[in-house]
Amino acid sequence: MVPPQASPLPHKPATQSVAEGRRLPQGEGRVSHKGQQTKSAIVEAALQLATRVGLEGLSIGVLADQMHMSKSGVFAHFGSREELQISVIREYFHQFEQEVFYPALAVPRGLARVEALFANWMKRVAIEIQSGCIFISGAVEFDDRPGAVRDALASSVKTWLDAMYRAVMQAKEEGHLSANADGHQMAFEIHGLILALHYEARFLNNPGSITRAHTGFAHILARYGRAARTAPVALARKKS
Amino acid sequence: MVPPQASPLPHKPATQSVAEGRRLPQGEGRVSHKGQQTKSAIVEAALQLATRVGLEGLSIGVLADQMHMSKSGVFAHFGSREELQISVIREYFHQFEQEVFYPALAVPRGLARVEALFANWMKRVAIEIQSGCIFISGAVEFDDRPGAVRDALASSVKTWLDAMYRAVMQAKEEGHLSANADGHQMAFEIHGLILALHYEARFLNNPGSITRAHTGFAHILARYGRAARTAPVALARKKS
DNA sequence: TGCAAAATAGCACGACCGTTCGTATTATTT
DNA sequence: AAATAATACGAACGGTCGTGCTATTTTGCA
Repeated sequence: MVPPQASPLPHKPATQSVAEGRRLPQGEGRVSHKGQQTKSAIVEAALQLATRVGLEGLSIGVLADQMHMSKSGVFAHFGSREELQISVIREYFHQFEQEVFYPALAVPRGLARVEALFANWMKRVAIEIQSGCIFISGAVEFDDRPGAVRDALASSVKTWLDAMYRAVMQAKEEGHLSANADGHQMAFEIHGLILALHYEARFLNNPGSITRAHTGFAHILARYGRAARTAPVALARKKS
Repeated sequence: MVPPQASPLPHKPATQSVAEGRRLPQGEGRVSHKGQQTKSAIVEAALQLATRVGLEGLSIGVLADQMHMSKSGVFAHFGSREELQISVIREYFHQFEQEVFYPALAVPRGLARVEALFANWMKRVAIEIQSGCIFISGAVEFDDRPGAVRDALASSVKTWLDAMYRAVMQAKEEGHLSANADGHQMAFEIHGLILALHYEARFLNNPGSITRAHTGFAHILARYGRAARTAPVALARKKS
């Protein structure tokens, strides 16, 4: 029904990403102010740092050294560590949108789009095996620490999982999936594959994890495919 | 083939768990020494703390307050924070063995044991939704921080995952699962379910996550069940 | 070119961290 | 009961952390 859409945290561009050398629209004023440039440069470095040490491990001092700035210089841009962390989350979500979400919108809705979402996701994860994913580490760090950071994190993740859910439901409407396929269940299982991939590849160094995630996805699609069948009850869970 | 077995870190009993009031074999000496009692009491409190704040968040000062002891008094039992963390991991693994692993050995090998392992696991996770699981939080905290803690963690997890793998392979031998079922793939998918459950129930507060994990497990069993079929290729992953 | 405003640096603070060390207090053994 | 070893304490050290101030520099615009 509703086309998938994202952006609960509107990315509030400190400025356009300087690193990518995007030229600023200098024709009509209101730009740059240079402070914004360094701010987004800081956020970029902070994100890169946070993917390795987590949002909790993110330290202003370390970040300042890395930026060749003073601690207070970095600090002034955010006013608090929390704001820095939230900025990092926004930036991460933004990248996620660009690399995973939007490209999949170019693919026709239905099964193809679901597959595109997963494929793009896997493409990112393949990189994150080296660097880490703050949606995963953040969930662990903030799972019982209420506050603005947790809220920003949860909202981002929910938005993304919901996008996957909607894509699945569209595939159902298009007749690409079984009429009684449970979209939430399916999204849950797919999410599990990504988490297992992170865990086993990044922490346990198990080779072949990427292949297993792909295979698992194929299994899920097969189960919920047009030729739907309910689970052979005999084998399914016994008493409870 | 080989019966599943665990214990890579032999739990080195500081003393028998005092909390459970187990009387000590005082007939022939070599026991108690009172220091060991408090040590295991500390470990117990530390574990409880670590499940909430993580192994990294574990602080000797906080722990000391909670034990009504001085920092140095607590510290002396371990000699280093690292050793404290490792002791916690050992204790956690020990509990895992007792609650999940050993009871499943009482069930006849084959599909029943696989189901028992999963059921016991789920029983624990239901509790951990409130408190947290250090095998999950630890993986995130130490995924690129080499050292003894990471090693202890990884070894524990691998032992457990391997036990699940062996149980699956036995079920295959018993003819309870399809002859071409991939045990590693199956363990991977099951692991994913547990991880998704933790993530969605504990962090996102999604209700119904427990049911979804159970359903997912039924799906996996159905797929690898005796009436094996390979995935309908048309639906499976497209190009790569 | 000059001037206000924005950006950065410098410094100090209080809090917490793991760890060390000398000493006092208990337990256990002789 | 005395001797000895095991435990626990308290204070202190060096370090890092986030944050608050006040100067100084840099920047953008009239």
